[in-house]
Amino acid sequence: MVSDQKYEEIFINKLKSKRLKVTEERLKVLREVFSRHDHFDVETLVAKMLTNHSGVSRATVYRTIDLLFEFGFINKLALIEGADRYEHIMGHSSHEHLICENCGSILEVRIPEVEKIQNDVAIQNYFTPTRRAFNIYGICQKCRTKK
Amino acid sequence: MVSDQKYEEIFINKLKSKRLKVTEERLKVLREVFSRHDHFDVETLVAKMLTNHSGVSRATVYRTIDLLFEFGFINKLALIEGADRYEHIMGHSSHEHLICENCGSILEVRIPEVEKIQNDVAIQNYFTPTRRAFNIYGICQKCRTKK
DNA sequence: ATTCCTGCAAAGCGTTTGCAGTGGG
DNA sequence: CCCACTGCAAACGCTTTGCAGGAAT
Repeated sequence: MVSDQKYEEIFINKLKSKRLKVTEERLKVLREVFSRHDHFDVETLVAKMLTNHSGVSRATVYRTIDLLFEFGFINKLALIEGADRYEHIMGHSSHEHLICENCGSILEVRIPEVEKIQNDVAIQNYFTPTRRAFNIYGICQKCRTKK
Repeated sequence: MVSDQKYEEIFINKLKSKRLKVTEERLKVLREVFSRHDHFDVETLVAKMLTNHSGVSRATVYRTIDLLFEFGFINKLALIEGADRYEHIMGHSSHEHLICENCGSILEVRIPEVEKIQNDVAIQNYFTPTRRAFNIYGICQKCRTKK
């Protein structure tokens, strides 16, 4: 298992390799992020860093979070860009989505096992499910062949 | 398979049973939603209905979409409320989330089969996955027993 | 007659951006 | 010495809301 320290090193190397600057602000955001073990939103971080007198501004926190996400240091719990997206359910059995990060296209796929998995997991955790979202993000065939 | 017509009836009955009013505006939004077969956002609907001269306002479209979602006529592609939520990846193998719609708590669960499913589906669809989000929404044990 | 619904415009909230000054490479 | 980075505040995009008039029951 990789330690906190280690991540700081990796982060610094990543910045250097991209010719980005290693600033105290970026390191402070990194440390704050890795000190948390919950599913945080950016405003929570901002609030913490302001009361901390860490001297890191809202804008920098947002910019650094984007960076950490690009670098793969953090995950987003749900990653549809922009506005909420909907679909009607008429004649639509439940299904999963393949979402292209390049062109934004959405392919629907049906994975029958998922229903069972959802139910099994719910039972094991005393959870009553009402719905789910299973989205796989990546690059679609069209975008891959174009490059 | 249930037809368009049928959904209009079901919608009307649902409204009546909740003592909500059956208005032309609501029906227009319903029809517009069911006429689409893509993953739309609300502004797209609004734009369409304004150029249509359907006379339905932005506010009513948003309000009706909420209603349709509550009634289960439409799905949201990703349904985390409010701001984007993140988690760091330190010592965190990939995992799924059980999200309580009542108290907002998030439970992490590890479902090993999901990795394989993701890869199989990707291969079948010539898709190169980079990440995924598998969220199950419902009511957690605490909230269920409290009621 | 009552209540719910509507359109409008303003406000709300999370996030992004232009700018001028600052500091790391 | 450059160019990237920062803080600030204003702008942004999507969504919600208060209000006063209007329509459904």
